[in-house]
Amino acid sequence: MITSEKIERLKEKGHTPTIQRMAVLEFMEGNLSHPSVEEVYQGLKAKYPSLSMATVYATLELLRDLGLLRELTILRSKVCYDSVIHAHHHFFCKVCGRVFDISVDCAIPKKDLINGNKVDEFQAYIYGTCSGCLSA
Amino acid sequence: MITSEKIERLKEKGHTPTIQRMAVLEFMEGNLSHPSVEEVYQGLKAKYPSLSMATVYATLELLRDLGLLRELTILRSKVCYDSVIHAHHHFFCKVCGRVFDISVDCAIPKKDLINGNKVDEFQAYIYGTCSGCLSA
DNA sequence: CCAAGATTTATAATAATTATTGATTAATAA
DNA sequence: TTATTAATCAATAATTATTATAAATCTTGG
Repeated sequence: MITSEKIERLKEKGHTPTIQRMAVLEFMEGNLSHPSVEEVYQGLKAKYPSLSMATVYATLELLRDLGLLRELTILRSKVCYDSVIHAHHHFFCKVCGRVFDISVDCAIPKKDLINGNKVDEFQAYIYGTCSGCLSA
Repeated sequence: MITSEKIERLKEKGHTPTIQRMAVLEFMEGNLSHPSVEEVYQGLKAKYPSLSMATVYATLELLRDLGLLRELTILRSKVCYDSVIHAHHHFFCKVCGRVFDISVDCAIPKKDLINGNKVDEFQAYIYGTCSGCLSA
């Protein structure tokens, strides 16, 4: 989904496309580094000096609620975000600390029922050592 | 795995089976409620009044590192633990806030390589509404 | 333009986690 | 057993992440 479509989604749901929200969307667009709230804030404050952390928190949560971002709780005490919405999973390298996207077949259905429980979202986290750190 | 085997694992790795560690192990043994650090502490302080949160944190992390407990980061800003080690996944109900064990077939292998990355652990989190809350 | 409501900012408050340090306890060797 | 050393624990302080609040600012429809 490109940014303009995301702006439409915002408007549809009655949220104004403010400069701050556009900035966060643009920052996240195509960003594969799975930034934390702090990292989003740091990445934007040079261009938007008046931006506050509270706004970054609120914006990321709003975008998550609208389904425009995925929220990852891979790490203890540190949430991060992903702009890639389509089904994929995450690999966390215990050595370098990076989060990689990974494609793995998994039979768990999306938006369906499992044992009578309604599934909204599915996240698979794989913890280990990445190929780069293995060879180093 | 029964507690006596877990005690052996502790000793093998050079850690003393202290009263505090035994207390945490016993508390977690067969506990399917996925307690948080705070809940483990609250569950033990009546019997062990001198126990401190720092010890509970350290003990849970040690047991996790030894593979005797699983650490779940299902929730933003709240870690919880599971004494059930064998492969299974977790369902988090957004309505009642409870965490349920769930058995789902998933092709992701354990202790193996994926795309050249070494897999230590795999966690699948399913978010949604549980059957109980659906019918209510 | 003006009013109503939404949003942002700045800051304070809260909650979770981590670090530190001295005291206590356990393990080991004489 | 006792002395020595290392490991562990408890209490507290410090840090970090997150949430709440209230005033200022912006947006939008009339």
